[in-house]
Amino acid sequence: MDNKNFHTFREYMKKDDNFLTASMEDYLEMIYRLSSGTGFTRISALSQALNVQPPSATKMVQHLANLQLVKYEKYGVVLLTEKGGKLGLKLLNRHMIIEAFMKTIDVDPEKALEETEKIEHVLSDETIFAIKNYVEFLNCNPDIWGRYQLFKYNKKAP
Amino acid sequence: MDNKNFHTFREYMKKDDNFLTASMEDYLEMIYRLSSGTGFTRISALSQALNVQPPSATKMVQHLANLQLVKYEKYGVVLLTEKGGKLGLKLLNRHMIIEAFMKTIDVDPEKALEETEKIEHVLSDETIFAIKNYVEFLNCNPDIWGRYQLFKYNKKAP
DNA sequence: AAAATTTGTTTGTTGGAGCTAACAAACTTG
DNA sequence: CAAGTTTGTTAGCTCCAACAAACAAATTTT
Repeated sequence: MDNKNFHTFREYMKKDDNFLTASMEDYLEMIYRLSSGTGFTRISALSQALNVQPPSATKMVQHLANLQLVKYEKYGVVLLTEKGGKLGLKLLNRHMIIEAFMKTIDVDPEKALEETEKIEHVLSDETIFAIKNYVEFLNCNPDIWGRYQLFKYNKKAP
Repeated sequence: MDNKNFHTFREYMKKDDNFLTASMEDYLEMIYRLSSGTGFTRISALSQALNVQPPSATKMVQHLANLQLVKYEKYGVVLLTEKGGKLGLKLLNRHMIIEAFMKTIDVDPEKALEETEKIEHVLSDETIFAIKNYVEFLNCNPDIWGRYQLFKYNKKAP
């Protein structure tokens, strides 16, 4: 048979080959968003923004603190370390690249956020880069978008 | 503040709003692949194909049997039910759409399988459909691919 | 048919990330 | 400052999907 090297999704997503788990990325990205301006955030804001209960946020923030990605002490304020900040920015950029991509292929804007939030955690840096390139290409060549619209129109009403 | 409705990846992937978990999809898709030809497969083949240990396959197959997606009894052969077969086919199609897409944006073929296996579980039907359309569009308009190659070439050596 | 091997199952454990309930610290306000 | 409210923490539970160890069934070999 087709002897490719298949694995389950679970295996691909294990932290030991990813450094950050998907959840850790979610929290870090959100901490980054919330910190813009004030320079910090708190458990309450974070848990609300991510729609999780406060204990979940506490736990994760403690964990990120162990990894030196944020500075945090009990009942205090959450703030990004140098390293955490860099990572957060990278995650946010990644998010924006994918969101832009969703637009170019005309995914319903209502659904685009959710799709982005899911996809951003699974793609490798190289694939993100490929997508980024492709989006840039389309932006530089607006005629293609028009052609795509026409293509879709003709499919519906041939 | 930016009051969008963010959630963690974990929440999005919960089975109650997805019917099948990512792992269930992995197993079902693979059962479908392995069944083509013979019409059935077994625990051993399945666990090898997915690189998991036999107990993991046994458990999942029992689970899929409870959901009436496969027929299975102890020490026997795994075969898809009507419903399971339809789903399996759908999953395989989805896989192929995404793999084709990876090619169009020039992801390293070495990495394309892995990327596909991750991404296939997270996208909604609508997004898959959007991607499918887009890939078709590109196939009908081969000049665009050429332009993209040129674009990339110019970026590297401006 | 008895022994050996292969194949599959059961049971119990692990780890991540959510949750609730109960508690503690920190603010607010009369 | 004492009472009450808000905010955060701890402890302990749940679920999924992997694992290993131990056991059972089935098949093959002698």
